[in-house]
Amino acid sequence: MNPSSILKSIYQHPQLNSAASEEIIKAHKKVFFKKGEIILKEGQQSNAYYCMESGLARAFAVNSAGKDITTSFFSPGNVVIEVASLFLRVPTEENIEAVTACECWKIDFSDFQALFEKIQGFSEWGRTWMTNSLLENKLRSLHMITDSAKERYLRLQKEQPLIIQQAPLKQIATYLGVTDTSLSRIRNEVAKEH
Amino acid sequence: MNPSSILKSIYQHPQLNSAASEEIIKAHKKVFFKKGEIILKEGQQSNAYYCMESGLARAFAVNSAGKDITTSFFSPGNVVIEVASLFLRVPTEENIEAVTACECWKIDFSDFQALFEKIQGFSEWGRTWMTNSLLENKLRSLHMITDSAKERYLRLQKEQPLIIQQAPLKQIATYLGVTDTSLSRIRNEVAKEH
DNA sequence: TGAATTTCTTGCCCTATGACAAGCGTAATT
DNA sequence: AATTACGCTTGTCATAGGGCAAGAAATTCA
Repeated sequence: MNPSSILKSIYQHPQLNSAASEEIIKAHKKVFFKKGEIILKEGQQSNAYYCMESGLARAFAVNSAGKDITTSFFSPGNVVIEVASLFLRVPTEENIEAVTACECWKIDFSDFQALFEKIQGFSEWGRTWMTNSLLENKLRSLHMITDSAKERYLRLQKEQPLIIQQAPLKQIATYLGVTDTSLSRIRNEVAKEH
Repeated sequence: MNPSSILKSIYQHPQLNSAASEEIIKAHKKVFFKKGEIILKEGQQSNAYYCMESGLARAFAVNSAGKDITTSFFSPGNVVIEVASLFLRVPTEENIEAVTACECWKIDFSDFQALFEKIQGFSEWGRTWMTNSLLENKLRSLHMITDSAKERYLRLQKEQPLIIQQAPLKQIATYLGVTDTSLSRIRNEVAKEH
């Protein structure tokens, strides 16, 4: 199976030459998930991560009241991963689920770890990836504080329109930190304004 | 100047032996900041990070309305760092400020980078540190969504009492995502309940 | 196809929190 | 001591968004 341009773009980095990124890419295998399929379940230990080729997935946490809160969405070009469980080698407290049918490139932790130590520049690649994740997360917290529900919705619509189109309202609502009722009203209001 | 036990504990990691951590620690120099002093200013590029020995610092972002929002606090044992600017080599969009007088161990990026490539296991140390930061940030977003203002205050009080004691109310308020007025009322209410 | 189930919308009312403004205590400045 | 400044509290009122429940619409399944 040929590696896709998406997979190549994920491993694009100033400190990874083409031989290195090719070797990394070779360690990935194509896998598929059906709509609704659980990719990682709370309590399990994560032993791999996935590069998203097509489809949409989400991570969610279940709070004490049994309510599920979407904590992130994974679109094509994103790395589908539960960082804490994978790198700290502990059971995950989150779930990852395929929102639509997904096509992914899987790499096992043991293969990743071997390449991480072997390949010059792979740790810098990882550091850059982590840095960007951290940045995104910080922005998410910040917007949660400074922006209204409507502003958060509009930002998501602008920056990640595919999520709005593909995920059910309830999942988007918990991701934005509002109830589904409120999001429905916001959506209505936005539609009225054209 | 002798490295402190705090500094040693920061560089404690299964994949760093004592010779390695000692070499890393040697690259740090003691620096002091006065109360209110700016450690990193928006627009600058970060070229170092600091291990907090004593005192309290905070990072804050200034939004378009000119309002400052505390995005994190740094206590003894924490690493005072603006990850995005330091690792992506870009100007920072955040400020870091000493809330009280601070005593820190500084390491320059160039020294860090040289050790990162030289020392076996240092990249795993960094990955673990990043993983924990990411985890903390995700929890912060999650609690912002699931918990009430009062619950967020009580959690901070329980988990980081020094912040409550040392930082002015307004800074804590923006960190928790409430107005200073509301936080004052919450505090009053909590005091009444003993 | 029709029944069952899930998802989304809407109405009504309520509560937590925000906006603004005034007051108060403490500490530094003269 | 009076003055200013700062940080915190409190009052009044306004409002975004939540809780709950009834439908409507869409999807799934038998």
